[in-house]
Amino acid sequence: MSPKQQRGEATVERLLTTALKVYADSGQEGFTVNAVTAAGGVSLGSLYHHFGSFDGLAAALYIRCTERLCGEVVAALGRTRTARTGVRAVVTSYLRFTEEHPDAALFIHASAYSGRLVAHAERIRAAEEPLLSAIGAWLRPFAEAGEIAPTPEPLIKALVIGPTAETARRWLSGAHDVDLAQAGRILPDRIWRSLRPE
Amino acid sequence: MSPKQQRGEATVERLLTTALKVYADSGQEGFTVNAVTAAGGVSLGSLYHHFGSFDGLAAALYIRCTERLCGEVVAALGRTRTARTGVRAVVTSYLRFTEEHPDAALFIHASAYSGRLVAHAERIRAAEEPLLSAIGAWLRPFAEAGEIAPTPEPLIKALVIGPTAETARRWLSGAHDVDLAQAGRILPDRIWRSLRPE
DNA sequence: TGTACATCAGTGAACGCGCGTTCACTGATGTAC
DNA sequence: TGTACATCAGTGAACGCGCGTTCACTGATGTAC
Repeated sequence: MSPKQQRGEATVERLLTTALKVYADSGQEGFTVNAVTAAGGVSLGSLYHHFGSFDGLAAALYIRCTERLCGEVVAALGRTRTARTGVRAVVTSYLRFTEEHPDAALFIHASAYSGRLVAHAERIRAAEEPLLSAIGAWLRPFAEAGEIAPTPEPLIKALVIGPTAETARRWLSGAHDVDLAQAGRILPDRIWRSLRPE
Repeated sequence: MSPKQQRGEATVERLLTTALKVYADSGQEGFTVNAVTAAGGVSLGSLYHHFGSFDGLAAALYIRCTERLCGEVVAALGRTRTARTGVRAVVTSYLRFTEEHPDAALFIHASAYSGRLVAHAERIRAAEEPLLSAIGAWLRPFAEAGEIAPTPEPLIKALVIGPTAETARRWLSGAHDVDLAQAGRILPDRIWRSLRPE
């Protein structure tokens, strides 16, 4: 699957980069094999040689974007020691990633219901799982120690990621009534209030 | 645009209902003109007579679903008198709608980045605007009276809708680790803690 | 009440287009002796 | 160090399919006199 020559790696890299750019520029309906190969100056056969199908390329791109986002969040989490600062780290690193890599963030959000990734669902889950469970594992001790009010884990995640992702989505849609830096200052404290015991 | 004969209305209704069912059954990639007309027992020409294009049908369906969801939320909000119970009303009515009309809820979430609605963005904004601003207008007096901690309006919305929509999405994706009734009991209070003054 | 007529609603064969995909091929790279 | 060979990488014309859309037409409905 992965290339065995240097120029192969370069082509894979170029295809992924170009694909993200094409998506950012033209949206879902302009995101086609021909558009990507033309924009990247790569032949159709080359794309199929490396990714097997166009959906295969989309899946690889989604996995790469998700690993980068989750990687930054997990890394930021690793630098903290308390539940409160951990929540702040998740929120601010998520918003910072959105601001620094809006194309990748947009592609992640948009892929949720695109139907392109259905055939590769298993590979995708396998790539997401370690990162998501790392966040879960980080939180658990604090929940058990009573530093977070007893709450089912999916709802904890919803309370933390929900407002963060909602803000990111709104900013990505081009709304000018939201400022990610300001959100990064205000949201963590508010979210923390919703988690801590009374 | 809207039908001038009874049977016309019936056909429009049947097309919208069938389209939602086709989407729920086959997802984005199975959502095509031919699939919808075949499933509804309606001719292609008839669809074009009423909606002008397939994207026109998608836009009409999106508007209908959104009006129903927002309508229920606004109605629930109208039955409350305090900021705290208002938040509870928004969260529980949103989750109840999701549980009672999962197809409609899914279509709303999935349409965000589908690209089908781009051409009808203006019509859609016009349909959404009164409902969204009704929620904003309801909240404002409480924010001004200091019953909600001073917060930019988009962030208030993110704090309320974020965890709610995140939970709904997770449930719609078929995850079995989340229970909407339980979420409806736990989330409103937690969200309220994130909004009220210290 | 009956008839003529305009409009609305519905039909379905046919069309063109662009999508994803294939494949026979050439060229580049790395390795073995 | 040179040469032969296997494998990897890249090419692009060609293909079939199904998509959204059109259009000339028939039938149903409602209205005017």
